[in-house]
Amino acid sequence: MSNFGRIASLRPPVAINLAERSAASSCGDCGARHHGMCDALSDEELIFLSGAAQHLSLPAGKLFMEEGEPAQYFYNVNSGTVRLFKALPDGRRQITGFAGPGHFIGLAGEMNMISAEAMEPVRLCRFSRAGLRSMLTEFPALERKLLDVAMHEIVLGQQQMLLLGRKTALERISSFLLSWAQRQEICGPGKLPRPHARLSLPLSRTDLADYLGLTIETVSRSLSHLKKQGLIEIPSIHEIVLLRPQALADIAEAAG
Amino acid sequence: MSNFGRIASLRPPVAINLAERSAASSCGDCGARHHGMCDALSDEELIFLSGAAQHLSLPAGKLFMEEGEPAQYFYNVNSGTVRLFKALPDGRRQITGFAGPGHFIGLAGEMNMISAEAMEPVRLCRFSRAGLRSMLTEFPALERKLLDVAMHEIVLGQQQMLLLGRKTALERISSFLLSWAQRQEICGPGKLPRPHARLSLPLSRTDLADYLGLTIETVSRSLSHLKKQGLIEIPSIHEIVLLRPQALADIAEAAG
DNA sequence: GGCGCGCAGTGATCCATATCAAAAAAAGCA
DNA sequence: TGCTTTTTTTGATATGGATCACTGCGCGCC
Repeated sequence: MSNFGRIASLRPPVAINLAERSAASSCGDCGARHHGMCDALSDEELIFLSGAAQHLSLPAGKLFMEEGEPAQYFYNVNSGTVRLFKALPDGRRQITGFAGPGHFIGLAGEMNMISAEAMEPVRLCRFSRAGLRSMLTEFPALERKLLDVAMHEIVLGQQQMLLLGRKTALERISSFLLSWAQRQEICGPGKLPRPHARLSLPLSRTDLADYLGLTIETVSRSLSHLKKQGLIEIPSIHEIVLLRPQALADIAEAAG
Repeated sequence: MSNFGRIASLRPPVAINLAERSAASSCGDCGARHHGMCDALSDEELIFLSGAAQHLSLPAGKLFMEEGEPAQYFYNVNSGTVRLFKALPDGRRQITGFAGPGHFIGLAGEMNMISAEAMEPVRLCRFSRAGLRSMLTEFPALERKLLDVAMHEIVLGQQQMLLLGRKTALERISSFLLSWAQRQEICGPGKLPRPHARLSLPLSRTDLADYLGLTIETVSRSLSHLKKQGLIEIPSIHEIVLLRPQALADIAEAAG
């Protein structure tokens, strides 16, 4: 077990995201089974790994990884949600994804290829990138898991490219609502949520706009439009009720 | 060496993409070193793997993988270029990437998450997806390699999301020309091509439009605009000379 | 309770890019 | 080679979503 064991003995053995271990679920986007990041490892392995990590708590809004800086660390989210984004010098911003409990951040590249910011209070484990390769060699199950989630992320990215490149504002919003329902595991793999499913939406309109490649005004108008059509209800700013998921799906996929 | 060895003995030992082995190069997008897919394996391993593959030759235009169908196979490109895309029922199409020699296609998901089509005559190796997991276990170096390229693909996807979600037509074209130059290894990692570098562009305007989330008319107009500004020359439909790469970079990143 | 401030919604206008139309250039093909 | 077909370029017009401007709401704070 080499160096990880040694480090672990010096630190409290808090497992990486151990809380997530039981939360196994099947993915609607590709039919594969995705689990909390570390369900692949034994308790013992998690404890060793955890020893190699620094445990951080960040306040909402904290930018902890910045595009273009040398990639010293990579991170595993324990709780809270992180916004991943790229920005242009003039301030335009594209959110490329959201990382929740169990997600890894900052694995690719010698430089950070993306910025990461806490959207709410976040706890995470920070690892030295220098140790990544030996970690993977030490724990083949972790490598397999990373490959699985990386491939899943590629699939999500492809879906987002279709959305950003070819869908209308209304289609983007509809697609987003349905994919967010899946993310929240409100509905099973590839299935629609049941009518009247309630979605919690802890994003500001600005985040939503920057994720969907729209302006906040267009996001607001599109949501109002769906409401007027009776497809959704908006009981509060951070809650949306999907009255007619099938109708949303028809819009999202330009069917009907 | 289990089953792959047995299969190999029944077939001519043509290595997967062996030609690519010497073509190692460093990547401008993230500073990491990416090699031809199989440089991680020994000749012997390649021969075994190759034995598990069916070797196919496809004509230009051949659609060999279709979104939504059960994922029976995955592929490794030997020569030629493949277009990867998603389409909406009404015909709108988003090309999410291009796969050249050494690239793997169809690794993710129980269903094909994307369609793949030969852009020119293509030779590829086809593997059964059922054997993927044992292949990875058998050849850990392959797994590491796949993880590397998957992470690289994620980085490219994030760049494309920024382009599709937030960049103007002119910025998209400029970004594309520069990234295509890197892809063709006309310039080093993260560097600009030298002034007057000649780019070969084996894409139709339609492919370009569907990759950049624009219409063919806008693509054509943007290229004409760059030509009028003296930043590029267009000696033929499939060739572009980058007269002033720095100026293109300024447009691409909304600097200057 | 009232005040201030940031966020969200809505209306009016504008503009970048799509759409429609046609000419020009290139690619097949007999 | 000349004819046909397809692709690209260019022009004219339309439009979806951006931008600008303002109103309204929720919430913390005094």
